[in-house]
Amino acid sequence: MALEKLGTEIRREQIVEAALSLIAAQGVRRLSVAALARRVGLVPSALYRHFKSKQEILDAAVQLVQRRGLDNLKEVCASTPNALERLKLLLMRVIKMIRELQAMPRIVFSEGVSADHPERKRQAYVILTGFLSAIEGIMREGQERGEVRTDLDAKTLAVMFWGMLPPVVILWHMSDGAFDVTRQAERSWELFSEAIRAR
Amino acid sequence: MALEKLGTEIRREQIVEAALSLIAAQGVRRLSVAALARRVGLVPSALYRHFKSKQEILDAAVQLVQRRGLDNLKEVCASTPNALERLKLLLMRVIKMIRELQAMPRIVFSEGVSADHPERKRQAYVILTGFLSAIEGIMREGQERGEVRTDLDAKTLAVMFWGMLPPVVILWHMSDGAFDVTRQAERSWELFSEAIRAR
Amino acid sequence: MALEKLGTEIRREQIVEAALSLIAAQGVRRLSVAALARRVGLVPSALYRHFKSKQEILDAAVQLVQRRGLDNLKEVCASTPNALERLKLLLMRVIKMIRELQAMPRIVFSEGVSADHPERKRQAYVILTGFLSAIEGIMREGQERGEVRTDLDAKTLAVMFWGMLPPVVILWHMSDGAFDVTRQAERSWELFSEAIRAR
Amino acid sequence: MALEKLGTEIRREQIVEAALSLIAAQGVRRLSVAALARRVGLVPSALYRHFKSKQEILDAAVQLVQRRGLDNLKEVCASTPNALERLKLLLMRVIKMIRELQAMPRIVFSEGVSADHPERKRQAYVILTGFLSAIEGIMREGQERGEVRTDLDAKTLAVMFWGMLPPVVILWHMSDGAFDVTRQAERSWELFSEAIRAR
DNA sequence: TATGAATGAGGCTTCATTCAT
DNA sequence: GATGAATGAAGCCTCATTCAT
Repeated sequence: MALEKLGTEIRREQIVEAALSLIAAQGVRRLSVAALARRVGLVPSALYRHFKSKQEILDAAVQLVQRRGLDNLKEVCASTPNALERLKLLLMRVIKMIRELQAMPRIVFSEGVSADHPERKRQAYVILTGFLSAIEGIMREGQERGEVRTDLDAKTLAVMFWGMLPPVVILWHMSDGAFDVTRQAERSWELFSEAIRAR
Repeated sequence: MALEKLGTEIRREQIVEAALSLIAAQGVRRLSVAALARRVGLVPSALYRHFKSKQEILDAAVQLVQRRGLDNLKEVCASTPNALERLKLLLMRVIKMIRELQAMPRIVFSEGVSADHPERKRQAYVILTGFLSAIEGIMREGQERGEVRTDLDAKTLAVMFWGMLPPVVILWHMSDGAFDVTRQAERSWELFSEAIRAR
Repeated sequence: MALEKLGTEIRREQIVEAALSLIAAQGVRRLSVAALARRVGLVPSALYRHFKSKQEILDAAVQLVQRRGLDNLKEVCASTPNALERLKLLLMRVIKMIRELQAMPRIVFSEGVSADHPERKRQAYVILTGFLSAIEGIMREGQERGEVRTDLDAKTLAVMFWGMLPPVVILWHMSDGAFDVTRQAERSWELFSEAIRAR
Repeated sequence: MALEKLGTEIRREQIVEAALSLIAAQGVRRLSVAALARRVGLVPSALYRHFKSKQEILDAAVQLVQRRGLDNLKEVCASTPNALERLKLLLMRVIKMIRELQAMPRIVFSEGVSADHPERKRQAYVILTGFLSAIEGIMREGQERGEVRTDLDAKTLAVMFWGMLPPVVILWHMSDGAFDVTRQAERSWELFSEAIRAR
C-alpha cells in the first residue's frame, strides 16, 4: 500500500517535471496529454490516475516553479545579509534558471491557464505578489541597514527589481541565444544598483 | 443575420482589429476562426474571402501592431527633440496602448504563432530589434545633445528602456487593474531617467 | 480585364468546352466552379447566369461528348459501307479522341454525376445503349453483306466491339503514355476482326 | 450508442471492408470519414485510432483489393494447369467479385486517390502491370503446352484478356443489373478463347 | 496501476450557391 | 451580363477525457 502511494507520488513528480520541460522546450500549446504521457513512458489515459485533468498538471507545474523560486530566494538570503548582494545573486540565478523560468511566462500568458478561469489568473497573481513581498522584505532590510535609498518605498523598489526579470527572459526567448543575456543583465544591474544605493 | 456587405479593405481592417482585440482578451489559442467571425458579425467561411488562412490574419495583426508602434514612435519624436521627454512620452503612451500591446506578448509567447515556424519567431525578433534600434537612435541623439550619460552605450540604454515595458504589461495583465500601473510606470521612469541623465 | 458580355449561347459552349478540358486534364473532382470560371475568364457567380448549377454543366458536357461521338459515327459510316472497315476506323478514331473520351468514364464513374441521382446514371446508360445500337446496326449490315459471322447475334458483337474501348482508355489514363496504346489497339483489332469475320 | 470495443486488427479490417463497400456503392468522393464511421458504428474521430488519416484507409483498401486479386489468381492457377480453363475460371470469378472490383476502377479514376499524388497513380499502374504479368505467365505456359496460339506474343494476349474485364465491370455498374453480365461475359469468352486457341 | 478503444467538442478549410449592385 | 461579398453545408482532423478490462 505504502509502496503504491509512493509510486503515485513519484509519478506525479515525474509528470510535472516532464510538463515543465516540454513547456520550456515547446510551449504550452504543444503540451498535449499524449506528448506528456509519451515523455514519462505512459499511455495518455494513465495520467488520469495521478491527476484529475491536464489543468491540474499545469497547476502543479506552476506551484513547482513557485516552490523552486522561493527555495532559491531562501538560499540567497542565507548566503549573505547584504541587500544589494542578495539582489545581484538573485538576478544572476535567474540567468541559470532561465529554461525553467521560461515556462512561467508561457504558462501565465497561455490561455487555458489564465483566460477562462479567473481563479487561475488570480493564483498566478498571488504567486507574483508573494515574490514581490519577499523582495520588498529584502529592500526594507537593506534600507534599515543603510544600504538602500530610503526616499523610495520598499514596495516600489521591489517591483522595479522584479521588473528586470521579464526583459531578460523575453530576450532569451526571442533571440535564441543571439542576444548576450548575461551581459545585458549585468549592465541592468549596474544601473539599477547604482540608482538605488544609499549615498 | 443579413449584414451589410462591406468592401474587402474595410473587412480586412475589421478582422485584424477584432483579432487583436480577441488576442488581448483571451490569448492566441482562443482565437478561433469561429470566434473571430462572430466578432465581426460574419460566418466563419466568409473570412476566407478576405484572408487566405488564419495564419495570414495573424500575420496581418502582427504587422498592424508593428506599424502602430512605429507610428507612435514617429509622433513622439516629432513632438519634442529632447531625448528624456521623448522617452517619457513613449512610456506613457504605452499605458494607453496597453490593450493592444497586450496582444503583442501573447503573440510572441504563443506557440501558434512562433513555435511551428521558426520563421515567425525570427520575424518577431526582427520587429523587436527594429524598435530597439529606434530607441537607440533617440539615446544617441540625447547623448550628443548632452542630455544623457555617455558612459553607457546607447544600445544598452535602449534595451534598458525597453525593459520597462514588459513588467508594465505583465502587471497590468495579471492584476486585472488592481495594480496601479500608471503610478508604477511613473516611479520606474523617475528612477530610470535619473539614472541615465547626464550630470 | 474589361470583360465582354457574350451571348449566352456562346458562353454556354465556352463553359462546357472548358469543363471537358478540365475534366480530361484533372478529373471531375478538381472541376470546381471556381476553376471553371477562371478558365473562361469569368467570376464563379457569373456562371450561374448561363447554367442553373454545376450539375447542369456536367450534364451538358456529357451530352456534348455524346453528340461528338454520334457525329463521329456518322462520318465513319459515310466514309465506307464495309462493316469491318467502319469498325476499324471507329476504333482508331478513339485513339485520337482519347483526351475527350477520357472525360467520359471520369464523369460516369465520378460521384456527383451518377451516385446520387439515379436519373443521371440512367441517362449515361441510355447514351451507352444508343451507341451500342448504332454499332449493332453496323454489325447487322455487315452480316447481311456477308462480311461478318452470322452465328453470333449482332447485339452481342456490338457489345464486344465496344468492349475494346474501355481498356484502351484506361491504359492510356493509367500509363501516362508509357503504354503503346495504338499498337495495343491494332493488335486487339486484328484478333477481334479475325474472330468475327465471316469465313 | 455504446458499441463493443474491438481489437484494432479487427477494426482495421472492418473499416477497410466498409470503405470498399461504400466506394463500390457511391464512389470515392462520397467516402467521407463520417459515412465510413457510421457504417462501422463508430464516431468519426474513433477511426483515427486505427488509421492515421483517410488516405491511409484508402491505401489499405487498395492493397486489400490487390491482395484479393492475387489470391484469386493463385487459387485459380492451383485448380487446373490448363491455360484456357484457368482464364475462364478467372473471368467467371470476376463476375462474383464484381462488387469489390467495382471499387477498383472507381479508385483508379478517382482523383482523390490518384490526381493529387502522382505517386498513387503510379502505384495503381504497378498493380495493373503486376496483374498483367501474371496473366502473361499463364499465356506463356499455355503456349508452351500447345494450348494457345503462338503467333501472338503472350504480353499482348494478356492485355487482351484483361481487356474483357473493364467492359464487364462498366456494364454492370451502369446497367444496375439490367444487363445480363454473366451471359455477356460468357459470349466474350467464347469468342476470345476461340480466337486464341491453338489450332 | 496501466492499457487501449471510444467519445464529443471543437478547430480550420473548401465549395457550390445566392444576392445586391 | 458580370461582380464580389456572404452563406451554409460538409469535410478532415486533434485532443482531452472516460471506461471497461
